[in-house]
Amino acid sequence: MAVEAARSRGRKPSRGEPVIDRAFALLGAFSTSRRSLALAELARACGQPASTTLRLANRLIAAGALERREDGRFVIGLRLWEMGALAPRGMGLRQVALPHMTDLVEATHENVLLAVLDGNRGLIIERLSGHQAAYMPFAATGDIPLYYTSAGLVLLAFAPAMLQEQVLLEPMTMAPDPVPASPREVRARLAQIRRDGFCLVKAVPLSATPPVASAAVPITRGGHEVIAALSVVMHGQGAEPSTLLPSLRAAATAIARELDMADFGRVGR
Amino acid sequence: MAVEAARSRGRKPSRGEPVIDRAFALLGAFSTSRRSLALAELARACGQPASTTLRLANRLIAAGALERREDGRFVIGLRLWEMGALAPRGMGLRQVALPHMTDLVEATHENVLLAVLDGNRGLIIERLSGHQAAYMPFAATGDIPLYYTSAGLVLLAFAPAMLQEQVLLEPMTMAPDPVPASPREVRARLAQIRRDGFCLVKAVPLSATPPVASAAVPITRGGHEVIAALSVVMHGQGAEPSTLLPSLRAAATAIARELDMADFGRVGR
DNA sequence: CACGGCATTGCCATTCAATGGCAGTCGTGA
DNA sequence: TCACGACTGCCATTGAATGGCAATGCCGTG
Repeated sequence: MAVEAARSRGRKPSRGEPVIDRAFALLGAFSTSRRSLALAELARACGQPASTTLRLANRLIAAGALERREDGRFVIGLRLWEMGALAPRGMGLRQVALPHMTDLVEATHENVLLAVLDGNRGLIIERLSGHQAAYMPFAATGDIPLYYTSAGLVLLAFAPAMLQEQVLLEPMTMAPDPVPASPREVRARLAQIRRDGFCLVKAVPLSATPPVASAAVPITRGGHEVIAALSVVMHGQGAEPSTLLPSLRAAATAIARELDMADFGRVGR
Repeated sequence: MAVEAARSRGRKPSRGEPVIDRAFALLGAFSTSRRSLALAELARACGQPASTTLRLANRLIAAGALERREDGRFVIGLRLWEMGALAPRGMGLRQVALPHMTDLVEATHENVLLAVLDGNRGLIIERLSGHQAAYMPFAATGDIPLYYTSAGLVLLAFAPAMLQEQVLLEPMTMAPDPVPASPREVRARLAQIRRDGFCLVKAVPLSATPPVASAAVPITRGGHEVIAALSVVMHGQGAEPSTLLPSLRAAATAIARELDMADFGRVGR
């Protein structure tokens, strides 16, 4: 009857999650593999009713954080990209590093990577590839595994000990193949990297792909704190990645110098 | 007295602005010239009390949209950069265009620009510069004026008529110098661009800088809709930008083809 | 054609999340 | 010394946000 309908109307107004968190949960539902989402998908991904989702999404559109394509699907908005471009550890770092990275590409015609650590994830900030570059399974602006890539290992080697342990405890998987390394081996490797100041890797990234070789060096701030890793990933057939070290190091120190001159990550105090 | 104090406590809870809007107002307070902000600056920029601002900022930090430097100043967070990198019209477009842009840089050793239209603003998505490249006053990921740059003019030429009129009504200023063009002249120019499919500019970008020359072509989707402009900005001393047109056009069509093949801006329906 | 899924709009009673002021502490730089 | 900024609590207040429901329309699919 009408009584019951009226009673069930407008109940359960909210259960606690702050609006900001909901909003960023919406934005976080997008990923490199899901760049566009329909309303229902968005609602399901966040476990929230469609009505709430639509209202929220429309507000995000008004803010420019989302856009709506002609077919009605949601995509991340240009305004959000613009804001994100102001992140010092993202575009700021990239801005400084880019010219040196293009130099490396011109010299090697291979893949050049710039990666940073965010929490317990390795994140590729920039990836340039020459024309005959080796195959690379990692997307630009995507994650990079910490325990079997040269850039990842460099980041891990100079990370807080707590983070190292945490990562080493996780099961190490390498795409379809298992990682041919034990925590003990990785630990030894990290120590070596801290001694040498670089990392060389020769490996088969995925089954059924040709072998690759790579070299990585850290980029420091203030001469000690490691804030990023610079890496070249090349064809592995009889290649000697150590030949890349001089130019890699030169690029890394040049980038570090420019960063220290800029406002980047000033310590203040 | 205590009575008055108790009375004045906890008044004026909120006056209407949705939380999302407040949050993005905070994020919007950052700019290329203000990449880091202290709490008080942030509060002033948004016209909101410090207590509210701090609470909101902390929630944004929890979401990864903001980060706090060691000196206490706020900066845009890496997570926001990551989300922004998923914007099809930002990083998505850039991803496809980048290899072709680096080719252009290698060939010309000059500045190569990729720009799109967002609302009534021209926005640089990517800017690469060769080593001896001409001086360019526009920042990567910054705005680009629509009425006196080759890329801007191309974007404007294929924009909705309403937007064109709106832009032409605004006072045209070119850094310190006035723009040597009337709305009438610009209008004629836009018509020419629509006919030719390209734009050539020879100009002095700023007083006391050497002259530059530039060429720009549109990048289309589905063969008709213009979604971006590709441009080369070179030294202007006796240079003939029209010589760049063949390679520019080749790059633009290659980019367009790849975009149409990808999910980019699918029209659905 | 009927059906199910999706998008959209509107309404509504219900709260709890968000608010802004204030007080007090601490550190710092002028 | 003083002024300013950052930070932490506390608190009464209230309106923004919520989730359900109903109704409509628009596809594709079976």
